[in-house]
Amino acid sequence: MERNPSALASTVRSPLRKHGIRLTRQRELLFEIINNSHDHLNADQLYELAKKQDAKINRVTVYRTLKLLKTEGLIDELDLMHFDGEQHYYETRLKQPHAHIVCLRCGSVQEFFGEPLQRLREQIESGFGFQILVNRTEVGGYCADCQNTLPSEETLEAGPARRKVIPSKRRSSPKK
Amino acid sequence: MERNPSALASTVRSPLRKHGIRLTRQRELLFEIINNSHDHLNADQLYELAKKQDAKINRVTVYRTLKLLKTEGLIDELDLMHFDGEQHYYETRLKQPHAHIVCLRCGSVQEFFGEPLQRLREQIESGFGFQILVNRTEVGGYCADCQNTLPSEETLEAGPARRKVIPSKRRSSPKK
DNA sequence: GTCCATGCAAAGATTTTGCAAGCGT
DNA sequence: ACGCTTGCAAAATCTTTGCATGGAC
Repeated sequence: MERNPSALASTVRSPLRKHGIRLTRQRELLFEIINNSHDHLNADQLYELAKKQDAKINRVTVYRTLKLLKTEGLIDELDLMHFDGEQHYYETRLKQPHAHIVCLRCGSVQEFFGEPLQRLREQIESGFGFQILVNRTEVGGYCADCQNTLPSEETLEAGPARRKVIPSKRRSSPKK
Repeated sequence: MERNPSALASTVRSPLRKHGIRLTRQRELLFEIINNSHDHLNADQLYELAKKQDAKINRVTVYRTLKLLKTEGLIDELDLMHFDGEQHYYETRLKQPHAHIVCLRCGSVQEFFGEPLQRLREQIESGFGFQILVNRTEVGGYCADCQNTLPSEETLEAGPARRKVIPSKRRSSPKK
């Protein structure tokens, strides 16, 4: 994918400016990658992607920027039921709240948008006088495919711990 | 609080037996503590509480038991919006699903039981053909008290990052 | 008696911190 | 020019693993 510095960067700059975030090469790049990604990226994946465009970028900068964007409400942090370890995943903040549905067998993630999520929000705000800033709902279980594919005994006896062997999304290469 | 081996232990044994979990002193103790706790405990707090009744118990056993109970669906794992670090919190599995509402200022946690949660579940099951095993919804923001207490400028300008100074719930003493 | 669970030591994975140098405004 | 940001190295935090011993069934 090619980079168009002026066009892409500017779509990313205005939200950052609005939040009074000092613009740096690294922040623009990282926010742009998260915005354009169709997946939920973890810190390591983001770091690896960023390195392709800025070989000097440091992992620490990734963590600091993620924390900043999260604090400002520009991105959301997900755990995805810790299917693949303890790291977090990130996505741009969408206008509509949505739930993440994680298959504990194959690791697939689906998104659910729907009325119960708005109602949940309203009831919490009015019922508790609570001011909601972040909203995370995650559901774990077996997707339609994995239910059909697997023998019922295994489902019942082995329980959700057994993982399908799937290429790990965790920290890729050596620690360096 | 005093220990009544026969009464308390037996309320804890039958669920463990039902799940084919081999009964050990440590597992009974840990599950009992989680069941009787009115708070959401993290691994370290659980470990510290357990040590009071079994000075020899090992932290590793706590982690292994938590994983087991979680896999078996006897307890649920919470993140509580990572208000106080990256550790997890645990609670007995209740029959009714509920959301956890975390104040990002004072760290208080409230629980919401309500119809939108059941509807969410139903819609995900019917709409996706998904078999739900775990359900976690967490909401972060400012509780009624913290909204009232704080000057609006601080709320608006400082953003959600600023934490009230609250005794940490993280790993207590030295690593040993 | 067999197999699983525990304890201990060590390592692994992820994230944070201190500090000097660099960059944005 | 000032102050926030970055990079680097090191540390901190939380969790898992290997292996020998001990306990459950």
